[in-house]
Amino acid sequence: MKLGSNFYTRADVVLIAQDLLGKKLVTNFGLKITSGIIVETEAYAGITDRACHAYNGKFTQRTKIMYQKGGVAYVYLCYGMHHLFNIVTNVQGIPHAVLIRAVEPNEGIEWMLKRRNMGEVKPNLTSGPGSLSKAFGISSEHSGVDLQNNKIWVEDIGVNVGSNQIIKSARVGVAYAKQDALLPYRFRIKNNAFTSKAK
DNA sequence: AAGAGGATGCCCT
DNA sequence: GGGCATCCTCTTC
Repeated sequence: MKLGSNFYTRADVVLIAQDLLGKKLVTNFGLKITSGIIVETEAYAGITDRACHAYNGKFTQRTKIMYQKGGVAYVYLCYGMHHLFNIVTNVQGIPHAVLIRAVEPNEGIEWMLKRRNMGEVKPNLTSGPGSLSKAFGISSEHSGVDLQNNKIWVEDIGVNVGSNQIIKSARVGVAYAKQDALLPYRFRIKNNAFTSKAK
């Protein structure tokens, strides 16, 4: 069943990032349904987190989405070509978000292969935030989309990933965040082939 | 108004 | 394993 608003509005983004492991991400664009199991996430903890786009209360055209009530998509363009998909958490006014870094493909693999220009399923089909967004058809135009609607949502499929099954490590590509770059806010399911390889 | 750089991934060795 | 693609966003002049 679809995760409700109260899943996302909880205060602990680090906990939510781990809770999202084993859940099913679904997109439905033009009747092209694609879904996959979330296997890797990163937490971005608001105005005190130097790696977070909303660090120090930064509020711009782009980051204003992060201040919305938890349960909407925050998608932005990175390096001019990659659309990175995040889920906003916490109550309105507190800019927390979880970056979805990798999923294990489930339904609609044909659409994923087509969108990615690939002929067969390989781990990198949906590993890495840019790759999975492309495979699922998510782009920056979806920033602000409510996950209670029928375009993008997350389902609980009854899988509970135990703490001993989760690898915790530092986030990727945030060296500029100084001391916060070392926070163990990256979460991966142990021994899963579809987690991203970067660093 | 313009410039720098970025929660990356590909393609080539 | 390293360089480069590619363009939007934000900062600063």
